[in-house]
Amino acid sequence: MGRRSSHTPEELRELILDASTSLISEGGLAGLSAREVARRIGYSPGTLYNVFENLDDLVLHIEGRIIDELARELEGVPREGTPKDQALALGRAYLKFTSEKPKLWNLLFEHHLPPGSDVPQWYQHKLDGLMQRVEAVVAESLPDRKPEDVRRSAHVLWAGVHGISSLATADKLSVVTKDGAGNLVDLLVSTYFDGLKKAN
Amino acid sequence: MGRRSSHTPEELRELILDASTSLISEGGLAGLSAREVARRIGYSPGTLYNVFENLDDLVLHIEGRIIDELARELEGVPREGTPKDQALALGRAYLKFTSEKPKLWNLLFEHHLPPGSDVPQWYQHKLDGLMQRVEAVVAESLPDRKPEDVRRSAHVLWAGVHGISSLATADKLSVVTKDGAGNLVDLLVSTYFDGLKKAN
DNA sequence: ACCTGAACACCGTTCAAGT
DNA sequence: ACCTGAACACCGTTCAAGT
Repeated sequence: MGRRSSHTPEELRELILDASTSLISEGGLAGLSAREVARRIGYSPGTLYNVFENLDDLVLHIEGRIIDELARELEGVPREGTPKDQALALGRAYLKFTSEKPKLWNLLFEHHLPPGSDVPQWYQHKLDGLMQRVEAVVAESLPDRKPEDVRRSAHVLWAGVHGISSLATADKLSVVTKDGAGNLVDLLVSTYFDGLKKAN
Repeated sequence: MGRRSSHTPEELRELILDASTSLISEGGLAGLSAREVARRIGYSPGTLYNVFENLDDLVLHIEGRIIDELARELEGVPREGTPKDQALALGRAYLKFTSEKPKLWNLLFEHHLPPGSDVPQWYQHKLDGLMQRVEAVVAESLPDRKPEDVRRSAHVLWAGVHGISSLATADKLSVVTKDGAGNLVDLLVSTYFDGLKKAN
């Protein structure tokens, strides 16, 4: 057939990304299907493959959007107060975001690239941007510590908050009750900062 | 046809679980398929459904085996030294296990039950068993703290180590380099314990 | 009683053919 | 140039029919 396109390439792209995102918000990665996306936007399955390489490529771009969203939230956290207070605020903002969009955030961990293939650079850059905000706060708290020590503590805090969020979100591992996660993040961040100060 | 069974029901069950486990070790949850399992064990697809309700049920039982394996590893950690030392040893044992069997351990987080359905009790019991080992160590370190505070700190440590392991394993989020994970676990556990002692 | 295998309702992806 | 839709090689799950 070859219907004359009623959408510009950019519109079509957004259409696909939007439909995919809402499928994932509902049913996680398992809820996504190329055929269902095509149905929802009124195109044939083949069309998706004119816009994206394949489902992995499509999913990677959705993840990119989500990382951007979280980055924007973290940007909104005021740069005021002690480093510990800022870290607490960042941790809470992270948890808020991941608990509001659990399926979308979980996508970053549910989705694995085919073995051998690496994440594109634009993706890695986005992630690095996220981490820098945390590193800056730790650096402010530990002005005379080696940069690699600062980075390590930033990674520990990041991973720790991620772990709490992950267990709270995982419908299975209810070691962490959903409403308790906030308390755990506070406890982690404040106890860890106390430990940092004590150490030397 | 209806071939006379060359295996006892128990043998058949093990056959299925073993074949499924090795498929998952290779390709994660995505690598598992009922038809492929059937092919490998020389039965028809239908047979799997005489033994397990469906793939979710099968996967849940594989997860049970993995939890048991980790529990055995943690049991092997000697109950000697300061609580902090024991916690360090437990954290390292957890990390060792999850890095040796990344796809299998990841299964617990890749696999989601259909919405609404809850984890069976036998599954929840296994998880509780894991946590108790950690709680005991924290309790020893904080003898005069309220039990719920002890539990919370145990949860924080558990989630923190899980977070580090999760980021190290996720082929994407290489914020945590694979060989650096051990250092991060040490840093988390020891700094957190320092913070606990300082607080009061 | 146990197991089969066809049947049903789905997938992701490709690509010749149509406009 | 853009899009289709049939085709290919897969899925999970069920269940009548066979031994």
